[in-house]
Amino acid sequence: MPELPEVETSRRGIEPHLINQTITDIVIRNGKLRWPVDKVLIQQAIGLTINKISRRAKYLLIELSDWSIMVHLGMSGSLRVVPKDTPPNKHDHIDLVLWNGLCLRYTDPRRFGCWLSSKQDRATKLLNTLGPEPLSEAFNSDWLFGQCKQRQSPIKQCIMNNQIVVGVGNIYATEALFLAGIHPSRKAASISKKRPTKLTEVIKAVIEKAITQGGTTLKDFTQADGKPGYFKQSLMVYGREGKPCVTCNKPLEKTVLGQRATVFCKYCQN
DNA sequence: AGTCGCGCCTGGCGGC
DNA sequence: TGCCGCCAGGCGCGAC
Repeated sequence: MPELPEVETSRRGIEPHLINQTITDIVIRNGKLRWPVDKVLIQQAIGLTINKISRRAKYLLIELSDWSIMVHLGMSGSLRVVPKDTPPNKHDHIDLVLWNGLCLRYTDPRRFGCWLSSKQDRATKLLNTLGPEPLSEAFNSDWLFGQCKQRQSPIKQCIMNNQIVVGVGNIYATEALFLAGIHPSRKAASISKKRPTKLTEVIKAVIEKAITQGGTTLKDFTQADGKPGYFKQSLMVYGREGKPCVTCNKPLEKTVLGQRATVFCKYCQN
């Protein structure tokens, strides 16, 4: 489900309830996630206090004094803060129970997400291979052009590549390419020098706007308070194949790139 | 080193 | 109503 704006929306929603709270229990109902949850390592957080909730790429970091719990929401995961006695539903796999009577509840029907301890080698390896944050200075047109100029793959694959820029998934990649007027199948190496400027601008803009609107709810994404995100109404192309282009009114087309649905306007994007 | 395609899962939807 | 195939917001990994 979540791309960076949805993860950031979750972070902002849960942090006020969690900060400075002591963890009194961690209930793992189903630890068969993307990687098996290391119960022993994760439950070492019981009795510790949460200093802050931060985010790197699409990972949420529940920061304790010496280490963190690293949570990824995968395709269908979400986090909500509920009273600790709320009966769990079928896909509520993990509860982080807090001293204040609330609990952070992790729901993930498809179980593509993960809960790792920052002490696990896998966790450090995952974090170490990430490229720049899209909203950071480090992600700029020089960087993007440098990354593109040798690559034969379609530009869409590049902006979805975590080593080039993190957090841009299928929705926002599709939207950004429309806004930049670049055809998603265009070979990255054929991008002329000034187009990365436009592309970095629109990636930043689309991510920022989606964050202010609480992310995109397609099906079941909810903010921490259970409300949907409102960016869906701003989508220009994603999920609109066959419908008129908002610019030229001709029908939008669909193709598949890297096994992901890709919608574009063949007249406005080249 | 870059690129490709697989597979991890469940659920919802459209077609028959 | 029921079954079946297809599709879905991610992403690491092994194979070339």
